[in-house]
Amino acid sequence: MAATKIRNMEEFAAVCGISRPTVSKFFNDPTSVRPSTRHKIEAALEQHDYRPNIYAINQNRDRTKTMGLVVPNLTDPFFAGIARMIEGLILDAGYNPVLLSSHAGPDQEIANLDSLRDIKPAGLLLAPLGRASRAGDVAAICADVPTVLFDANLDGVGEAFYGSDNEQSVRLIVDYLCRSGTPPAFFEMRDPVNPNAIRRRRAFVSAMERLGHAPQMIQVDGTGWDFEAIGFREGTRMFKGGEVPAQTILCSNDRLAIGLLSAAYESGVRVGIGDGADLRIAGHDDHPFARYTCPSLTTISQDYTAIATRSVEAILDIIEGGNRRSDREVALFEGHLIMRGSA
Amino acid sequence: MAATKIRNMEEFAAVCGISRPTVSKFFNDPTSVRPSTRHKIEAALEQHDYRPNIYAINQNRDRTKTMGLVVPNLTDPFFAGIARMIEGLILDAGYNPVLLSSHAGPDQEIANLDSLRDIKPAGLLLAPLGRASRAGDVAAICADVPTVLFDANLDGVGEAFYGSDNEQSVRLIVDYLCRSGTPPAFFEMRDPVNPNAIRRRRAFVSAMERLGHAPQMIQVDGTGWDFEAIGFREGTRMFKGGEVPAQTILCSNDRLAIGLLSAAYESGVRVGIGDGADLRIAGHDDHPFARYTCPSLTTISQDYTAIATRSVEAILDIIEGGNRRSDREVALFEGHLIMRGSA
DNA sequence: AAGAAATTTTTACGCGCGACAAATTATATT
DNA sequence: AATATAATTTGTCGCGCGTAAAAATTTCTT
Repeated sequence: MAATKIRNMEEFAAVCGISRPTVSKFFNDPTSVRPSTRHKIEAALEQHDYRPNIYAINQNRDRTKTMGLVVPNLTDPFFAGIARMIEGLILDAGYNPVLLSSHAGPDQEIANLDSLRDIKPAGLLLAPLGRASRAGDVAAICADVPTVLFDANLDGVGEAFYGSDNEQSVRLIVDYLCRSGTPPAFFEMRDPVNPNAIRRRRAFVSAMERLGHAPQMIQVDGTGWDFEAIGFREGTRMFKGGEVPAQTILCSNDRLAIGLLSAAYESGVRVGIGDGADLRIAGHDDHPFARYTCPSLTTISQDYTAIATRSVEAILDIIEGGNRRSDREVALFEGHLIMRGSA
Repeated sequence: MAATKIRNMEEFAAVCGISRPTVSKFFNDPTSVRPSTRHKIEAALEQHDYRPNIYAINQNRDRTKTMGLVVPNLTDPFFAGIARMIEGLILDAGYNPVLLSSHAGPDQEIANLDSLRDIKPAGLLLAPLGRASRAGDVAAICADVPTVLFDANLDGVGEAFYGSDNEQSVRLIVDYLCRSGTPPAFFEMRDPVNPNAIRRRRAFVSAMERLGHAPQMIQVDGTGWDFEAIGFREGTRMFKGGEVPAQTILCSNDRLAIGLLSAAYESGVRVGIGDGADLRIAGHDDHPFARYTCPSLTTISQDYTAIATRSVEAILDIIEGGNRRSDREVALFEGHLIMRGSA
């Protein structure tokens, strides 16, 4: 490898036999220099593993080549998955993703945005906590940097929002459930923090009314993001109480459904669509484990790919195209019905 | 808020009525300046939201106040959880964690380490992929920065390794299974990438022999990290084939067990410890979802807290205490038996 | 109150790189 | 071969901050 240790671009330019400004140009865009000099630099690069000091590079930049990516909770496989997808797209676009998790905490969310601000990112992709977010503070920080929201909307924050069409997806699964059996009751937390949960509740009511059914709600206590535990605890209470208010239950999300399925199993309630089944359960989101519940969970798969792709496209368009949205763009993508064994 | 926009420390020092070098000292250690001047600065800070340019700060530093944290796969809730715990500990110590996931890819792992090197972190906490890692390249990069490995060991890399005592934990659960029923067969991938999987295999063999049983292995095909799918696919094959080779199965990890449980359910095999049960299944790791499988999964919980705490303590000791380990330290923590319904 | 000790101010330099202008090549066109 | 054009070199500045040394000031001791 290196006989001599290269300390800076000056020294590296020397061993290349090229001037420093030209080397600087090369690192900013290898195609911007003549092929012959490019080869010289690349050859030297293999000998001396020199890398520009990224702090010096960015010191005088207003915006860097990094892209902030904030999700509410990396412990949730849903967000881990979409974060990974978005990371890939950001890399493909030549930016460096910086992924931060808010750990379900509003203060952590602000801290994340704060520390990102220090990094001077080219743009920001933010899946906010939702109702729990300190919306004013979030808005203040995001005002300084091109921002696109996804998954959960926050009024007026960012230049675009991409998420799921809960109205459509809930109607889709309600229609299916009504068509194939008894009308569902809606199992949810009484006071959810996630705006999607609120939308799904409304969507459920209107989908049921549209079909001429009275919307029946099962609203359970519980706070925080430990949805499986809440679903399990409240499901157990419900099943042991003997009063199961419906033969079909649609959960506000898969994680509640996973807990509920577990409670049903332990309570001896047979879930499924077969003859011997007592209860049908469906979810929403197509959680990675939904395939492996017992029985496997009928659910709605959100169009992660579309949300991720569109979000990245938008932020790039704003940054590189200079197309700051005059009016905030909102696009909702349709979910798909995933029919499995539970409903 | 700010009437005037502060552009740099010079201007901020001016509005404080204090000289720039003193302000600089303040930001490096607020207690290093006289209380009266400290109050002046803090008062000004509330008026003008100035923040030092982190690129300028770090430009001349050999090591920064950031700490690299690399895990093999954030999509796996196990790593998401431990990463979160470690992040908290790093923050408490006054460092800035930078979390990267290798996405189960050796090249990504190297890319992560490479990009961390650019950041000049004070230290590095690395959970390597294991056998899939490009060990030579990893070692080369880690040689330049204080490094502590956790979860999976890589010979000679880093100054310390902290993980689970697979020998102990597997013996613990094997003893339990043998004590409470028929001896288990070991369900695993034929050619696992994770070094812990290899250790568990060996531990299973020796634990069984110690009890005078012939160790029976169920080694299935499959590559990659999609363990649930592999467990489900191979479990289904096994159950449908009619030949279930044992009445008790110990899986190499919970994610395989989750897939296997699902396969059993769908194949009509009754899992559990009750009278009507055909099969017992146990896992290893206490996956967040293990509580909610049907039946709930008997497993081993790794001592995440100890691993996380010890890893962070070690890296801090190396960095701040200057105590580079003369001989590489290795500590393994005991697992605990989590008895649930499946075995 | 005088002297000692601690803190702050002043002054000045350097870090590694981006960026610019002017001068000097090297390459492409005719 | 002469000219036009593109690429490179040279030189020079500035970014925002850390840091060091010497001078000035404040605070603490006794």
